[in-house]
Amino acid sequence: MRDPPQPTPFGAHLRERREALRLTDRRFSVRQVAQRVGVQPSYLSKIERGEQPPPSEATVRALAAELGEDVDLLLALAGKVSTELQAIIRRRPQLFAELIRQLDEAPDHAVLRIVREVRDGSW
Amino acid sequence: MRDPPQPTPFGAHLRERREALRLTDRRFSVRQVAQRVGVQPSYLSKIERGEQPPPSEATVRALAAELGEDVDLLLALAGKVSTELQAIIRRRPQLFAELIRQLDEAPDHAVLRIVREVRDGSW
DNA sequence: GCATGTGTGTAGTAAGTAGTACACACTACA
DNA sequence: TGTAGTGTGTACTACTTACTACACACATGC
Repeated sequence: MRDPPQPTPFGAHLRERREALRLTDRRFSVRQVAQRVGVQPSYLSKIERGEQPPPSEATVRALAAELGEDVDLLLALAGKVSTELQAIIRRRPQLFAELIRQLDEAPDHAVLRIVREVRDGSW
Repeated sequence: MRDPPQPTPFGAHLRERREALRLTDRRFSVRQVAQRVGVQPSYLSKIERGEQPPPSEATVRALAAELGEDVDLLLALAGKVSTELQAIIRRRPQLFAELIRQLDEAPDHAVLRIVREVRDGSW
């Protein structure tokens, strides 16, 4: 049995989004998106069908821009975390490590409250 | 001119730490540490001198355990972020992305205050 | 009914990652 | 003075990442 490689969450999401855009704009074919993003159409096709794993961070970013998607969200679907965020963490690794582990169990609204607190400069 | 590959921060730190331990315990030679950590002595030697880039996360973890170092700190020196932390971030990528970017400019004590707040369950 | 566009199959590859295996020369010490 | 331990040089490699190049068969519109 030749296993038909099952779609990855990343690939499925990509295809869904692109097809949606394609309904109202024929510039969103596999070929044209691939060209604008800077990869071969066959490669993009394989990614969308999960025959290839998600591409590099740079390519994910280009895809996010092209499809109007949030970069952090799309990177997450690709199993990655932005190297920019990683750099921030690496500057104070123990501090951020403890914080992130704490927040793993906190509900969304609690994290959001903190984001707002920090943004409003309440320290 | 054959450039003598300059030491990486990771390698330098490793060597310093191991040599310090070696002063009071001869079990901390390159050979013996390498053996306990599960790599070739020549490989560890090259890493310490920066002739090889930092090793895999698994090996960094083994080294941290062996040398009594903080894992997150040593991973940071190796230019990495724990895959465990990355997994936490990927579960709520936009939330964590915004938080981390906000905190990039916050001073240590502000971040620490938040860590304590969260730990004390003040939400 | 023919050019143009579409998705996809096959084959290959350059560069990076994460090491191993073995030998050599030097040192300590008993 | 010889044996055990030390750090390091050389050479090699299996695996993964991140793609490219090209061809094919189908569909669509004018």
